[in-house]
Amino acid sequence: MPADKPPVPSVWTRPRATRERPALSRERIVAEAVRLLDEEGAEALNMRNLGTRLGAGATSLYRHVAGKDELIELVVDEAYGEVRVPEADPPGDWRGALAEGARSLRAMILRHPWIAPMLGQAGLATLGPNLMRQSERMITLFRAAGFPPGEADQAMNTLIAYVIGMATSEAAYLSMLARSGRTEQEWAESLRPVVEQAMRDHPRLREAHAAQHGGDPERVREEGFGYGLERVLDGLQARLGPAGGSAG
Amino acid sequence: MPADKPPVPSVWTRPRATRERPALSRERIVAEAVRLLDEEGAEALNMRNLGTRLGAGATSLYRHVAGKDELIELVVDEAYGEVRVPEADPPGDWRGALAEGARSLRAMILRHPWIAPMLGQAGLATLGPNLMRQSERMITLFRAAGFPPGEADQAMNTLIAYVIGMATSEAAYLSMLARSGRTEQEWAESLRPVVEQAMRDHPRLREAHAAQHGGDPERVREEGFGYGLERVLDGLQARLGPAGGSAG
DNA sequence: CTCGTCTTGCGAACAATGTACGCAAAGAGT
DNA sequence: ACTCTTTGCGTACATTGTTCGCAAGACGAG
Repeated sequence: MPADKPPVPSVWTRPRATRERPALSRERIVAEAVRLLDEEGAEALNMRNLGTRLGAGATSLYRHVAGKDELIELVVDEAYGEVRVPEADPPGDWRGALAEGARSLRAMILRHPWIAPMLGQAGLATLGPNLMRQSERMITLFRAAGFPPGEADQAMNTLIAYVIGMATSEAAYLSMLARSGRTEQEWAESLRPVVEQAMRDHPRLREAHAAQHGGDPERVREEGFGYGLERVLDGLQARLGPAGGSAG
Repeated sequence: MPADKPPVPSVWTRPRATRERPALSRERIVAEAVRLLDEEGAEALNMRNLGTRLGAGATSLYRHVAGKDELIELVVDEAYGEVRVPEADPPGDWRGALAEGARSLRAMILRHPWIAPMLGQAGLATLGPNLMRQSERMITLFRAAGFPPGEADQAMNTLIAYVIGMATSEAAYLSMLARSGRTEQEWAESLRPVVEQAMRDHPRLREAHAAQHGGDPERVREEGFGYGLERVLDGLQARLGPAGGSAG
């Protein structure tokens, strides 16, 4: 009994082994970072905040992560892990499989709109395992469709660029909407005079704006994405000649 | 502490009317910000730095710009001002005109790679005058090609999404390269073991990587961009029927 | 010339944030 | 029991966006 340090050494005075929570780990940190970003947005991601949510101090995170930049790379790849690109097992419908993968990628970006600026920062240079896995699956689909090796890579980049460009733009809009705290109706209403003014000298834009005015905005966005997706796939399919790669 | 009034008021003690430089203005601030970003990168853009370059204090900028966020919006639109989308005057070759506009947009993004994360942040919600003007010109080209109003907007978004997605990815790579201070050859060499390891379990990616190994990387990037651009335009042109919109 | 008023610039100061550093506590191996 | 390594963390510092109050011209009115 070391009666000099604690008056009554017992289970209750002992700091519970510091293991009340499953301790810190890179996986827990990244997972909690994603949750923090989803719930509070990109500007709420800072070391102290994240540490607090993990029941730890801010600087403890540096034992598992080199710094914020590396954390962001990990978070981006974690998000890529949610993308579902179909296996090439049923080799019949390569076009449908690619469309599904593209929609899955868009859905992920819209679920995590904070990823939009990070994509422009980390690009595809991340080399994360999840990104690599999705890329491998997608390029396999292109190879199975009949694209030769070099061109399959270009074709994949084309499709991914379209999806990321489109979804990034949507995500930026959604992020701004979320930061404003208003609903999409209120937002559009409050912005109407500005838009009217900006379109005063641009009749073609006004015309296009009016043409799709009336539907539920989310539906409009989805249709716009689907339209472009079909066009991109059309253009790619045309490279495969009249057979269209349907016979593999 | 103005404890030391000039003992002899004369031209030499008087601070030269503060107009040695043409004073501060929103235009000068934005232009200098672009130059700063080009020369020193995104992380060097802060108020004190920018103020110093303008021969002013950091907080003086707030008289002309609401804050850094607004400054970024202005800078992005300033960059959009460099994009050259052809007029619809010669209505013959809509496809060539759109390709030219697309290449001009890509060239702008590669000239200013720091814009990549900002695009994901500001998106197209910026409503800046230059962006509006380029959009108006581009949608005019689509209308002239034969697309009906609503579809012209979707078609334009498709093309822009592709270009932004592709160029953003390239820009992120170039930014990372610039930050590293190394040449592209050195960078690729130093990253080789990592890439090899990452591709160990991904034969299709390795295959594609090997297929385009050997050419000058910039040429490879340009060809990849050109490939996807043609595919996207193919897919869009197919919507116009057999006539291909060549007759307007 | 003098007196408000308005505009512009700016230094000081504050809050938020990323992160280096050194110390302490816990565990592992001998 | 002693030492070495790993992990957590409090302190502290540098950077940066931004606010605030003050001063110095610009300028029209009297």
